[in-house]
Amino acid sequence: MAKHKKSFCAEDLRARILTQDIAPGSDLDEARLAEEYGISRTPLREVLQRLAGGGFVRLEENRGAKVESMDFATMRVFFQTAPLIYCSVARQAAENRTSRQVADLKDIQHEFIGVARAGDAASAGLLNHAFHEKIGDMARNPYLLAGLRRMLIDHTRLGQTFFAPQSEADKTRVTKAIEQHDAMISAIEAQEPNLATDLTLQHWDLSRDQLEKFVRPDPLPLDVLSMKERRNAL
Amino acid sequence: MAKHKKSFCAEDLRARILTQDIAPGSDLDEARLAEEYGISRTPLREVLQRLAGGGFVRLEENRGAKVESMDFATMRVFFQTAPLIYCSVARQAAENRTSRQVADLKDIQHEFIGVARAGDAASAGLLNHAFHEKIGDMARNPYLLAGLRRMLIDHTRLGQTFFAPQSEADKTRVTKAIEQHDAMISAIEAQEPNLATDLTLQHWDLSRDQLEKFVRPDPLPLDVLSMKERRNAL
DNA sequence: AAAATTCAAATTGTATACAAAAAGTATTGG
DNA sequence: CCAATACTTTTTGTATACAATTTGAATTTT
Repeated sequence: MAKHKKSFCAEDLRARILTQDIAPGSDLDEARLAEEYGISRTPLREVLQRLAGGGFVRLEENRGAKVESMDFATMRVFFQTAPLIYCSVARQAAENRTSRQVADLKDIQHEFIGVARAGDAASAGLLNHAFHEKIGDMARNPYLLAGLRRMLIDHTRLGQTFFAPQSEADKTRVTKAIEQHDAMISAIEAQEPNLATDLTLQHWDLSRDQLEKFVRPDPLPLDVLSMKERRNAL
Repeated sequence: MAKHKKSFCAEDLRARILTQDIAPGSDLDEARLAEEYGISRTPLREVLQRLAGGGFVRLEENRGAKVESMDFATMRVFFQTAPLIYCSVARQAAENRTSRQVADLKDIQHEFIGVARAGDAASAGLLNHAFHEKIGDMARNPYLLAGLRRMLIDHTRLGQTFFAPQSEADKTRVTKAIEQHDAMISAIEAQEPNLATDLTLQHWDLSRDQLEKFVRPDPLPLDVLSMKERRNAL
């Protein structure tokens, strides 16, 4: 029973960090969380250590745990590195996948489609995460997988808005993402590394466009500032 | 004091794993280690959790910690992935390094040369590890760094023989490795990404040749088995 | 004798009490 | 009124006792 509560705690904290229910940079109070999850501080600390090992959390000597933050510098690196890691992983996934893993991936995609169509943004984000992590498993490359996992933490957190469509155009993008996942599954199942790589790159492009729009939104229309005010500002 | 003993424990276990003083696959007994390092089980477990987070150790539910093993499958992946990660990291290190970091790298290299020439294989392996990890820091890429760190664990363990030269040819290889490190430092300091990448690839080739010789040694001379015996063996 | 079961020992996981460190608050002196 | 210092409170780190699980041996059963 206690074992169950501990793994629930770990899973729950992970999900809350990925969905930004707990914001980047937040302090995590041991005593409060232990109380909240009904376990003592010892196992809670072990959960935090593991989350720290996975890059979800940062531990600082004598001053507790903080959710790993996302500064501008790392976001730049994120956009720079994502294609390399995602494509390398996809290629090897197509080469090395087992049929068992393909079945798992299809299950995840099935669930993903359900919640994404229903507009459950948090679940969609987490299942999208699971989808890409599963492809990481398939690649059977612990070195790339380590990098992929770090990348997915930031990607999922940044992309929280992606699956909460506002406009019709947003809904189209979600539909497109679903179709791309299906195509990726087919390529991986058919063991076509080149195709899997291409499709992954397209999928990344879609995600990147959306993310950049969020990170670097369209500038406000200039005329909200009258000429007078602009002159005064100088 | 206790804080000091804990970090010593963490550092020492890390070093013993990297030098194969503790062999891959070994069981780590909590009680024994806690006693050995003069700390209680609680902080020792935290050390193990962290080592697990870094990929040094694998924790299994209710059956303790084992040093991460190296099977044939991952070795294949290792040879496949190393050039990609090392070169990507080197390129970005050349682009992003600070002069402070270059100074640190030179210090490491200086120490490295000392112990390598003295034939202290364990220290040379650890300092070679530190050298490449420092280049990882310089790249300022947490995603690639995560993969690099995993890779270095296996590389350092596999390469334990590298810095324990037997023949004259081995000594030549160590000298060459030292020179390559110097050249890499220069390229990084001069912020020449292409050169840094080329030199890294050459450095990898040297290491790979040595590793492959160790993993797949020259076959024994056939004539140790007489013709009679070979006929009998059939 | 081989397999299964039960019991004992060892090992891992958790809770709690205590120690050490950091953060916050009040008090004192300028 | 501000600044510095001492004191209190809160939070983090460690040790230890206890609970739960696994491992290994001995006994029983087939």
